[in-house]
Parts: sequence; C-alpha cells; structure tokens
Amino acid sequence: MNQSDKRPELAASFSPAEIEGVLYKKWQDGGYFTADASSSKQPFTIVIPPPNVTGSLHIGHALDHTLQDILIRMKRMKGFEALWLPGMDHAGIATQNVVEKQLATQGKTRHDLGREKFVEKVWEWKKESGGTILAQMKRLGDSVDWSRERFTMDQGLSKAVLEIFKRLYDADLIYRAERIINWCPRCLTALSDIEVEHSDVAGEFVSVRYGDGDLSITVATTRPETMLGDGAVAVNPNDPRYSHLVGKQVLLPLANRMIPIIADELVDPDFGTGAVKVTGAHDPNDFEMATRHGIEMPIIMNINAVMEGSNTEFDGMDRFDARVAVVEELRKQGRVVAEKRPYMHSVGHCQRCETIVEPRLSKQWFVKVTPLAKAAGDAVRDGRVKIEPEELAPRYFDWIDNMHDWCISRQLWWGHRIPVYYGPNDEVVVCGPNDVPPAGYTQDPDVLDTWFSSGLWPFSTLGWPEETPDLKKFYPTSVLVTGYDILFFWVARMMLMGLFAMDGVAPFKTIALHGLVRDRFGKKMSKSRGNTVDPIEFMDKYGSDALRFTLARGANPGADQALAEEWIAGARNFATKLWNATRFAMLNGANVESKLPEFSSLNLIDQWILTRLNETIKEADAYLESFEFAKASELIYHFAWDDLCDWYLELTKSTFAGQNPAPTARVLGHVLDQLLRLLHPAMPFITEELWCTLTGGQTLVNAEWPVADEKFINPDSLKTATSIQEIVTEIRRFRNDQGIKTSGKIVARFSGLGELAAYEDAIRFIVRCDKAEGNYTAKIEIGSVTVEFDLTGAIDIKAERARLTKDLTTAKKDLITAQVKLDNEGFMAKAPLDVLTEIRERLVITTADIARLEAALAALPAE
RNA sequence: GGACGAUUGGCUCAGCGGUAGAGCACCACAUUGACAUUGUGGGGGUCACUGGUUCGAUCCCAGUAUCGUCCA
Repeated sequence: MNQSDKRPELAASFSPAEIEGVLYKKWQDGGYFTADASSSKQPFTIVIPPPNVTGSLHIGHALDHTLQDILIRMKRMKGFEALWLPGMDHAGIATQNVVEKQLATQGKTRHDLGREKFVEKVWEWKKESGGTILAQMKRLGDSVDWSRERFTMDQGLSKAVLEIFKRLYDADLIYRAERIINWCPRCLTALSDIEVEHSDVAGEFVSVRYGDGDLSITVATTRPETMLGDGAVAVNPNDPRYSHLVGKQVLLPLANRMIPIIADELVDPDFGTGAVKVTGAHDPNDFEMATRHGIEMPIIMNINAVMEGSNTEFDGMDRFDARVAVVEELRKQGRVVAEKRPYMHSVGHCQRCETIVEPRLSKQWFVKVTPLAKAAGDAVRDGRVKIEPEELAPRYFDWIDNMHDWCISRQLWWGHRIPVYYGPNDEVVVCGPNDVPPAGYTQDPDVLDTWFSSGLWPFSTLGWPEETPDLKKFYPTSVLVTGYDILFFWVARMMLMGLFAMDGVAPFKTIALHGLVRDRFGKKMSKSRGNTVDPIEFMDKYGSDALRFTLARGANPGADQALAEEWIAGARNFATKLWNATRFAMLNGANVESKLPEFSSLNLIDQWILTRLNETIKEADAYLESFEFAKASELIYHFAWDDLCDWYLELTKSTFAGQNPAPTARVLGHVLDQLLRLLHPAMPFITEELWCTLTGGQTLVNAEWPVADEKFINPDSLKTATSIQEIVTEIRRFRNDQGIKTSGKIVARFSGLGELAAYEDAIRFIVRCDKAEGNYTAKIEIGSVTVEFDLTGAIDIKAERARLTKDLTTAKKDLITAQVKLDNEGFMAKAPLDVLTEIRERLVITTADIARLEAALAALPAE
C-alpha cells in the first residue's frame, strides 16, 4: 500500500468558514510568522502602515494587507527571514473624541475628570474596545508577527519620541514660535496642514470702503468679520491707482482705529479692487505681510471662534453671525460699495470633524522641515529609495519639496506630552528619556501630533534608540506598501524621521503604492453615497481567499480598482475549481512521492503541462517581484483554469483509464504541488488545506517557493498541444453547429494525424467520439487532419454551409491583409525580418485554408 | 489657477508600432466521466475626436473634448 492510499479524501466541496479559523490558529501556534533576529537568513521586513486604534478593517485595509501578505509570504517561502510587524497608532484627536463622546453621554467633559483620570479612561477604552482591526486581520489571514505587535503609546515607542524630540531640538530642527496655525474650534487644537481638507464653499465677496473722502480706499473680502482685527490695508507698490495713498493712515470702520496703507508685492492688483485688508492674526498671507511691515496683529476671536478682544459691539458673537452683523452695520453706514457677489472659494475643514478651520496666530512647537525634506527628496532622487510605480514619484517631489514647517503641538491630553519644561522666567529645557527636569519647572501641557510618533514607526518598533538585535537585523525595512493617498501622511514623515534618526539610512528601500478600492462603476466609496462595502461580510460569504484574490487580481500598480460582489463570487468559483481539480487529481492517484520521471520519457501532453507550469512560475515570480499583483494573479488564474483544468485534466482522463497512468499521476501531483505553492501567498487558506492533503506536508507557509527550471520546458510540446486543442475545438464546434448533443457519443474516423496519432485516444475521450465502422457522411478538416463523422444522414447542411462560409470570409479577409502588406514596397524594404516572415507564413496558411474551405463548400450536398 | 492621469466590447479593466485581450454580463446547447460555485460553442469593439510622424498608429507626437485625482 503506498502513501497515497492512506491520504484523507477531500470533502465534496470547500467550506471556508470551517477551515480558515483552524488554519490560522495552526499557523500561529506553529510560530510560523515569528521572525528570528538571530538567524543567518537574509532579512525581508515590512512594517504595517499603522492603522488607527479606533479603526476597523475597511476594504482599503483589506487590499493593503493582502498585498503585504502576498509579498511577505512569498519572501518567507523564498527563504528570507521575513518579518511583517503589526501594530497601531494612538490617533490623538480621533481617540480623544471617542472617549469624550462617551463622557458626554454622562453629561461630563474631560475637564470634570482632570488630565490624569481622563488619560486613564482612554487607556481603559483602548484595552476594551480599541484595536478591533487586529482581530479582523486574522480573518484576512495576515501573516504578521504578533510577538512584535507595537502601539505608538507603548513605553518603548514613547521613549523613542522623547529621544528624537531632544535630538531634533538640539539640532535646531524643532523650535517654538508664534505663527498662523490651523485651529479647529471644535476639537480645540492646532492642526498640521495635512489634517486640513480644502473644499470649495459658496461665499460672498463684499467691497467695503475704509476711510472717507480723499482718504478712502475700497477693499474686497470674503471674511468681513475679520476686519475688526485689521492692522493695515495693502496695495501693490506698482499700482498707480493707489500710489498716492501709500504711507497714509485710513480709518478702519466699526473698530474706529486708524490703520496704515502699505505697499506689498504680494497684493495682486488685478484681484478685486486691488486693495486688501491685512489681518495678521487670522490669515497666513496677511501674517506674512504684517510681519514684513511690522503691522499690529490683534487676535479678535477666542478658541471657540467667538469674537473676543475686538472691543466692539460684535464681541460675544459667533464668527459666522458676526460676519452677517458686520456687513449689516457697514451697509447702514453706507460703506458697502459693491453689492455682495457670490464667490466660490476654497475653505479649510478639520479632517476629523469637518468644522471650518480658523487660521489663528498662536505660539506652538514646529519642526523645521526644509533640511529634513531635502534629505527625504534626495533619497528618492538618487535612487536609494524607489517609488513604485515610478510615475507617482513627481507627486512625492511636488509635496516634499514644498513642505511647510510642521506644527506638532496639539492641545489634547491623549498622546505624547511635549517634553519641554519652562522655568519661572520662561527658560526652556528639553528633556530626553534619561533627563530629569529642573525643580520648579513645569511641563508644556500640549501633546505631539500623532504622526510625530508614526514617523518613527519603521525603527521605534524595532527598539530604537536602543541598538537592539531587531533593529540591526530588520532595519531598513524592505518595502512600505500603502495607498498613494497616504504618501503625504505617513510615508513622507517616516522618510523625514528615518533619515534623521538613522544616520541617513532611509526607512525603506521601496515604497510600493497601490490605488483606492472603488465601487463597481469606479466611483469613490463613501457613506453619503451609500456605496461602501464591508470586507468582513464578503469574507463570511465567499471566504477570505476569494476576497484576497479579487483584490490582488485588481491591483495594478498605483491604479484604483473597481470592486463588485460578483467579482468576489468569481474568485470563490476559482477556489472551488482548485478544490475540485485537486480532488479529481487525488482520486486518480496524483502524488509527489517519488522523483519525477525523466522529462524526455514523458508523453508530449505531460511535457506540455510542465512547460506551461515552468513558464508560469517564471513569469508570475517576475511580476510579483515587481509589485505587479494583477498581472501575476491573472497569469496564475489562467494557467490553473485554462491550461490545467480545461485541457490537461481532460486530456489525462484517457490515460488514467488506461494501462500506464503512473507517470501522468506523478506529473499531475507535481503540477498541483507547485501551483498551490505559487498561489499560497494570495490564497493562503485553501492552498494550505489542499497542499497538506495532497502532499502530506505540515504547512505551506514555509515550503519552498517554486523555481522555474529550463529542463522542463519543451517548445515542441506547445505546438503539439496547440494542434490537439485546434482539433478538439473544431470537432466541438462542428458538433455544436450540427446540434449534436455533447452528452451522446458519436462515431468518427481520424486520418492524417501523423505524430498526433499517439494522442488519438485522448482526443476521442474529450470529444466523445467512438471508433467504429460507420457510414461516414460528413467530414471536417483541421490543417492536415481529417475527421469524418457518421451522422446517419442527419447532417445539417445549412448550418455547415453557414459555418464554412463564415470561416471563408474571415480567411479571405486575412489573405488580403497579408497580401496588401507584401505588395507594399515600403513594407518590403523596411519591415524587420521576423515580421516579414510572419506575414509570409500567414499568407501560406490562409491560402491553404481558403482552398480547403472552398473544397469543403463545393463538396457539400445540395440542400 | 497649477500639475498629473484617464478615455479600448454592455460594465470594470489589461494591452500595445506589425490581423484587438481578460473577467463579469449576453445568446445557444449540455446535467457528462472532479466541478452547475460547471462544461461546450457563439455574438459583440472604425481602441474619445482632429491633425502629424511612419512602409504600417489603438500604441509615438501635437491639439481638442470629456472625466477623474492631487495641490493652491
């Protein structure tokens, strides 16, 4: 009794729900995902782009994780020390919002609890409800190293934050200054530029006359309420309309202050009236001008964006109410020169809560970005870091080369508290992880931007600033896989921080960018559109492998992909196909038990499938190595379904029914074994189940990755297979045209098979043609091969004539196309030889086809 | 306003200087030997438009139109 007889039989169908959880547990218990820093294997590292602790798995994560898992599983199989490091970031604003909302249901605010108690509360929430996504990652099959899971608020990572802050500060790359920042009056915190989303809002453009008589000037504005904080009026120095006014003082209405008229190049004389108000404390451009000219910058709103400090009747009004009231009062005074005009303009909104952001003069901590960004740009420019696909690199440069200083203070409680201590006379001391602040100093109340710590992720997770074995082994990471929409968020920040902290060694060698998952019509998914999908639901319904394969198959580098439920059903069908193919193979004794038979001893059909297998391995591997997930998936899919299932399995059936099935059974076992390995990174669950059953192996997770072998490639076998396929297809077509049921067998006679005679049984089996004496009344010709049928006189002449006529028309058209080329002197003189040869061959073939078809038509009896 | 990308069968997308491809959808036939979550056969595109380069353009170049994304 050989081993294959003892193998468990596969169930009739595949049930993902029953198998996936069991397999994941097996992998985890087996420690297969745990990387070993002390191994001698070459490292391959991916750090997960840390999802948000408040988040849950959405379809974009599913795509991102699928691609990362494909890479890491492949590299693991290739013998790399593969580390995929999981974890989350603490999402300062989002998390604080969640917990504050909870408190609000009890009628409390965070101030009722106090800072310490509130932060405790957040930690409690994190333990209980945070990190839903981690469990969901297991559903997806992510082969991450759970023993190395990290969180940006962990002790080690927090230490890294202190260390980097101190180093940046000591290098003069962190400073404190009064600048215009983006203020969210709802979250009550400063935001960085990228946390502000701009969208067009319908506003009104109002023209207001400042001053009176000869000493008056008209300014246009969309924000009339801020005029209460104006420090000047500015015009372009080359604007003749206003040159006589420059240097004069003009009356600021409502506030009843005199303000100067200044000249500044920043003013566009063609925009509006050519004169603008200068509100240094509430507009970034105005701030620049005000600074240049030493203009006053009164702050006229409080942190809730309520008017305050303007010393006018408008104090106490909300900024938008004040806008209406101010215009109303100006109109009463006859100062509204032009009527209000609708005006679309871009307005910043808080990314988290969509409140309109208020630019506000404020004292905050900043990172001086320019030198860091220069290094981050250069790393890509000189090729140390590759962006895939490279067409997206210009976007990166566009961003990184024009980056503004980064406001890192957040007026929150949840996060890394800024390690700066102020003395009694406003002395500043920055403390690293081992420093003790001087007695009597108080710490800055603010925390750091979440992305300040996320920027450290590729090395803080590996133990930095300690010189840990992990850091030595796994830094720099091999590739960062993320959506192009995140390029400016984490990627840029990781580059800035990594290059600075790790002595110019960038945090990853490659940045592989994928697109967004959209709905079936290519529209962006959004809650308001109601076209979002839930990956968990899809996994429940079709299995994780089906979802993963669908996403991989749609993942062209840097391009968005559309997704519809039917696509996933299609991938599930593919999984079912694999299952049934393996089941069939095992029922017929497919195995991997002995050495493969000598290649040259195999029949040409066996040689053909091995040839196709090795071609597929070679091409798929190249695609996967270059992040061409869609192409690799497509290739493997067609090999498995078309070559293997539709042709090879069918062609083996007569062999398995015959006298010498052993070599083919061994070849089939090998092909499946290799195919399952090749598919494992994309479809880990079903391949594991099938492969272990087929081979008796322990796990595919660390099985060897297939390597293409030239010894198993025979181009002649491709020609043989093509000929067989043509014959089979023509017979099937004939049967279809003739309306002969495919289930019933018919009698047929083959002639002119030549070398293909050896495969006559295989062909007969597929097309259900028996060998017997008969009344051969109909025939078809495929090249030199003739197939005659006993149709007992029932031939449908009309159908046959239609078929032949159609083929003849096509052949004639082909002939003309070829002939025209060959008659063209320019073509003959300039076309490359291989093209010329091909066209000549085509001419010969089509000529022969036409002769054959015409003869067949002529031989057709009259209807 | 600036930049980039896209425009290929009904839908979603590949492709590419040498006779247009896939998946899904569609039509017809078939419950057959692993699989109806199936098989077999079939229909369907002047590759957005206009010029140019070339022996030859869906592909390269220029312009136009439409759509999308990012930045301001």
